[in-house]
Amino acid sequence: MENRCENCIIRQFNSLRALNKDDLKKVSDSKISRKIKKGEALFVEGQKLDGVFCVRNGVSKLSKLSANGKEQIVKLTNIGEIMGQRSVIAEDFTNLSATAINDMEVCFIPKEIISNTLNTNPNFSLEVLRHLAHDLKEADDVIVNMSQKTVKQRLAEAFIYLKKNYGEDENGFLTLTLSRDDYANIIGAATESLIRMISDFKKKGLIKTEGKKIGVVEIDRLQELVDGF
Amino acid sequence: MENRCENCIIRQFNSLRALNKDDLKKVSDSKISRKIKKGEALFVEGQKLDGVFCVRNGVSKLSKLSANGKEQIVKLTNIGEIMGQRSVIAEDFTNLSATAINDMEVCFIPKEIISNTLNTNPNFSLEVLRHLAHDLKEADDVIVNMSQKTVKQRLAEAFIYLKKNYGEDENGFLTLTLSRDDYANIIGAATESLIRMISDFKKKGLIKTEGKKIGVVEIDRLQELVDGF
DNA sequence: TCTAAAACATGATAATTGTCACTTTTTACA
DNA sequence: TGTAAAAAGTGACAATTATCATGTTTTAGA
Repeated sequence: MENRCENCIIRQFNSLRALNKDDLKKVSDSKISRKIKKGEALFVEGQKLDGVFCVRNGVSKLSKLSANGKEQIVKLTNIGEIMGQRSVIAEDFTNLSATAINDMEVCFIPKEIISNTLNTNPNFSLEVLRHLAHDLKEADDVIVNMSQKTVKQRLAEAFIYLKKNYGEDENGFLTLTLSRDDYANIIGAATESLIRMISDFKKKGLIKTEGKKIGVVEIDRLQELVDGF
Repeated sequence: MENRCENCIIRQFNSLRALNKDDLKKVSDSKISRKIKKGEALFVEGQKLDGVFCVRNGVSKLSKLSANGKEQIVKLTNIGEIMGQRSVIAEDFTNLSATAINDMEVCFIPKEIISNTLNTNPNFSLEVLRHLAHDLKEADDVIVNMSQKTVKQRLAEAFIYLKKNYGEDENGFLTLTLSRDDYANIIGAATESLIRMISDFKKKGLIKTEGKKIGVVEIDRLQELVDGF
């Protein structure tokens, strides 16, 4: 009984906060906890989802394959986030794949519970609306960044984002460790270009590396880069 | 009395279709019709909106200025679309500017009416959710296109989109006439590059031009370009 | 712990796209 | 309807970024 939604603080960070005791009980009774290993997929592009995932722990990437076989990472998830909302709401196939970047714990909530609650609890609908609205705004920002910023600026921005969003360890390395490939797919560049740029940033003292780990050294200078010197 | 929402077919294309007679009356009583001239702004980035706009006629661009002063067009609106939903729902500043591309007729609906209806009519909330979900999916697609496709491919895609979405006149020219600048800002390229590419497409017989007007000649070959030959 | 596969890295080169400077054409409106 | 401003267009060139080839290091798992 330890894993009841009623006792889960995570829900304060997502739309489930709008649920009353009754609704919450229903969700809790029907949810299924799952562990996802690093590299495993939660769902893939084009799939029908019969529920949403609530992220208790770990980080996943939401990505899309383009015709030429390249992956574009559209978003990294945060703890507390609900995944799969869009396609459950639109009763649509998923437009993105979700893959665990590190080991994850998620709760799966069947779509019937979600739609029922949407139909009966206007507060919940409003919360979901707000979250979608937020996602949409962020997506717009990504569009602008992709088309108006150079690869170098996008990389600098990514480091700042990763530091602010996921933090760093006691030695100043980013908590979230990404492969070079993932970095390349976030900023939309060739892996080789990305690697060169990391070397460059390191040479300039903006970041430090230790194997896969990367640490932000001069966040202000990175920000200057983003703003265009 | 001719301009009552009750008699407006446009609403079948947007979330207002979920309104019952009562709700619709309230909307209709409080809405204000407005004409917007080509080039005029409906709202600008960073503004607080106290309502949404329902597009009766004309097309507008939703765009964002980047730090370097360049404009990125994120979306073109369609007839029937509701604009400003996101920021009214999130009770947030607009993240985009809306500018009329040709003369427009819009209805302004005060935000109180919208929020009230959201609070009381779950069907309306669901409809709005579906529309936001759709917008979000489209935004994801744009992100992938921006980062994975070449400027040439994005231009080819834009022509196909404009033809399918806004149609063409009796002479085979696109109904929606955009400036070269707007084209450049849609596909995220320098205006000069865009102009060169248009010349190139024309030389290859893919499109035809007559002043500002552009006509799609070989849609299949444009599609081949998009798909990567 | 050995080994193949995956990830990381670097050089050389090419393709794409942007920038700057300028001319020509079109458009708006005084 | 004349004219200034805006938009369209072109050339030369530079910067950015991708591609290909190849070598090195790291990692996972038999």
